[in-house]
Amino acid sequence: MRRVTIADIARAAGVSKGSVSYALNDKPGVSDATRRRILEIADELRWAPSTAARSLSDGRADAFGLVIDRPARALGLEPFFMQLISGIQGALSGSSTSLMLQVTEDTERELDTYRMWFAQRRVDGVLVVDLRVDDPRPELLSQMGLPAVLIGGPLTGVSQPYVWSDDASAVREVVHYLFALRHRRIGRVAGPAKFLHTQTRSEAFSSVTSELGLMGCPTVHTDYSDDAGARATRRLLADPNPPSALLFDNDLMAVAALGVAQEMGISVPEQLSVVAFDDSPLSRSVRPALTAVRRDAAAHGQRAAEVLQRLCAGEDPGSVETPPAELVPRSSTAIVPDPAAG
Amino acid sequence: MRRVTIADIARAAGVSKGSVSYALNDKPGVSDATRRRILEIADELRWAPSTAARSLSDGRADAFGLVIDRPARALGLEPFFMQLISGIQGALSGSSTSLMLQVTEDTERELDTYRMWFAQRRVDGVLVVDLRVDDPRPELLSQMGLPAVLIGGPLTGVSQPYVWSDDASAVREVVHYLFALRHRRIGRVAGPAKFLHTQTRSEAFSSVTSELGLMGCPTVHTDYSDDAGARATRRLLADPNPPSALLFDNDLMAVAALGVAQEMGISVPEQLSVVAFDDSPLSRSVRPALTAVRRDAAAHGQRAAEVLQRLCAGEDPGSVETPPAELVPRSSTAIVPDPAAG
DNA sequence: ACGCTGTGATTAACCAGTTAAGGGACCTGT
DNA sequence: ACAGGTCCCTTAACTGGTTAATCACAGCGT
Repeated sequence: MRRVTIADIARAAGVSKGSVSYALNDKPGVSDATRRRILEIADELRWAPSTAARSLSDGRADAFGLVIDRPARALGLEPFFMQLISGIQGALSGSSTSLMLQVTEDTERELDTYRMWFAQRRVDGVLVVDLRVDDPRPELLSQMGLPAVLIGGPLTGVSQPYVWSDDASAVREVVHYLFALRHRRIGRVAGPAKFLHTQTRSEAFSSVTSELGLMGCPTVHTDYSDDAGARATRRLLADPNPPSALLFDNDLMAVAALGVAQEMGISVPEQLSVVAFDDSPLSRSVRPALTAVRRDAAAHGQRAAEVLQRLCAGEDPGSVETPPAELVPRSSTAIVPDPAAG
Repeated sequence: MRRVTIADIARAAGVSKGSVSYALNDKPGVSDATRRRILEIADELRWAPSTAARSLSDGRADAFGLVIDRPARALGLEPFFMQLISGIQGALSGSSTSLMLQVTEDTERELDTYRMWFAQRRVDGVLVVDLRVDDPRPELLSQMGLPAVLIGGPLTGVSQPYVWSDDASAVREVVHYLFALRHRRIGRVAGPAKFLHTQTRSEAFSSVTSELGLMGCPTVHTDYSDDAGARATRRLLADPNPPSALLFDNDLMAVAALGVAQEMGISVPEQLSVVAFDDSPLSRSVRPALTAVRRDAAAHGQRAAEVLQRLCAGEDPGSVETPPAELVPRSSTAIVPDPAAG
């Protein structure tokens, strides 16, 4: 099955390649009658433009890139990325833009991927996730002149637009909620400190706990894995004066924590309240069902892709804030018995 | 930052474009001295080939395609796909081949994607997952002449190579294991009947149970969601003569089943044994930890990508069988008390 | 001196589009 | 009748590579 080119259409229509191109691109230079005839023939022959040829002549690659720099093992258990990807696809369906995906094992490889994509003209722009403290990527991309949209924020000192939701206020909401349930010692099991969103949440956590006058509210960093979550939970609960509530940065660690609590004879939610970030179906399936902070990763991906589309079209889209994460209370949180009534 | 082309290199080296091309592609036609000089200059100027130009002239797109036709919501909670993807990347790293990813909402859109990718010459070949009963894709791809590797099998009557692991024997192993634990009524909560791997497992399940003389071992089909898994579990356990063991087609449903058992006052593993397919970290995090059938999705992806590479290179790679899934016993399965000893 | 061979280079066509420039045909105004 | 302007279309250059064909030239045998 030889692929159809505009030369085939031109021959069939009895016109030149140029006219076919004008007709297919809705540009002036052909009569309506000819245009209609050409479009009809193109349709009949099932023509589709060769991305390579188009890309070569106008420089556009008709593709966006997404690099995920996380350990391969960890990817499967982070619903976030797949949700994000399907959101991106949602924004891209309709346009002829495709998504190139790359999973790398370290930052240097990620930077190499950007350089390669740029040099090979493979993508028109990229979406950057997992922003880090002192992240080299915005600067590199800006130097290269490769359009990018950063996912996360809010950011200062970057030239790219970013798409973010207010994690800080979500953390504040959770802590206020736990405070209202009379919790006074709250622990936090966070992701890696290198991530900006971890830092944002950590800062919000420490500022809101001190605003509320809460003492000894520790944050422990992990790599998001169930093992690390379990270890952190054990450490926190082994304290002579252990927290009565724990806030986790993903739901897998929260599930692992339920297991640790059981193994230590601590009942949830009677003796320990648990809250998870990144509400996935998992949260409602485990027992007790997890109170969770739900982010809409798909909406995030969609907005980011839309912003990148506008950026590549030469507009100045500006940054976008998506609705903040919302707290979904379930059975893993409960009120602390009133000591006065005890 | 204007991108460097071979014309720039040619000018700098004082030779023609052709010589530069020969030198860069390690083809005869240039002297060693010239070749070295050209390579040096290319390196210095940070040249990288334009995929568009190369693709246009030699017809290769330097990209593989993967379409996932599952509801967007469901994707996040299936670790399988992300694992598969990282396996594919593993095989592709080193080559300059990229991965194009598309998530579609229905089969017709998936077929459209293949047609578009082919017509636009965007991919050199595709990986096909979630093979279905009467799957139209192998035939369509074969007609189009778009190289493809099917993930799943074993298959008959298809022209493409496939990469598979023996799900049937994994199911047989599980049932024999449960039989050895004195289980005589085993229920199965499966994925959608339309998938070939579901059918393979179902056939293996019904044949092994009847070989062992087990009566009334029902299979219930679901959409893999936690909700559907819970509903199926409720239905099976509400039977007057309920199964003493349940086998699930993914781990999310098995987790949901643990919740249902708890809600119905049935203790796991004392009164009910639970086995899950697709061992993810989740399985070991929940309590009781799930006995699971572990498949290596990443290895699957890697082998499939390797086969596709060879296929695109004009070889006839043949199909590949990956090591069968292995049973990982944990705490969700136990022996049924001996009625004679009761 | 002559033809032959092999090496190392150049030339130019080609891939499938886009697009600036050019050229008839036709209409209009003076 | 003729200059000027539209409209519609063609021509050809261009994008950045690959590659078949060609060519210049040195080395060599007779």
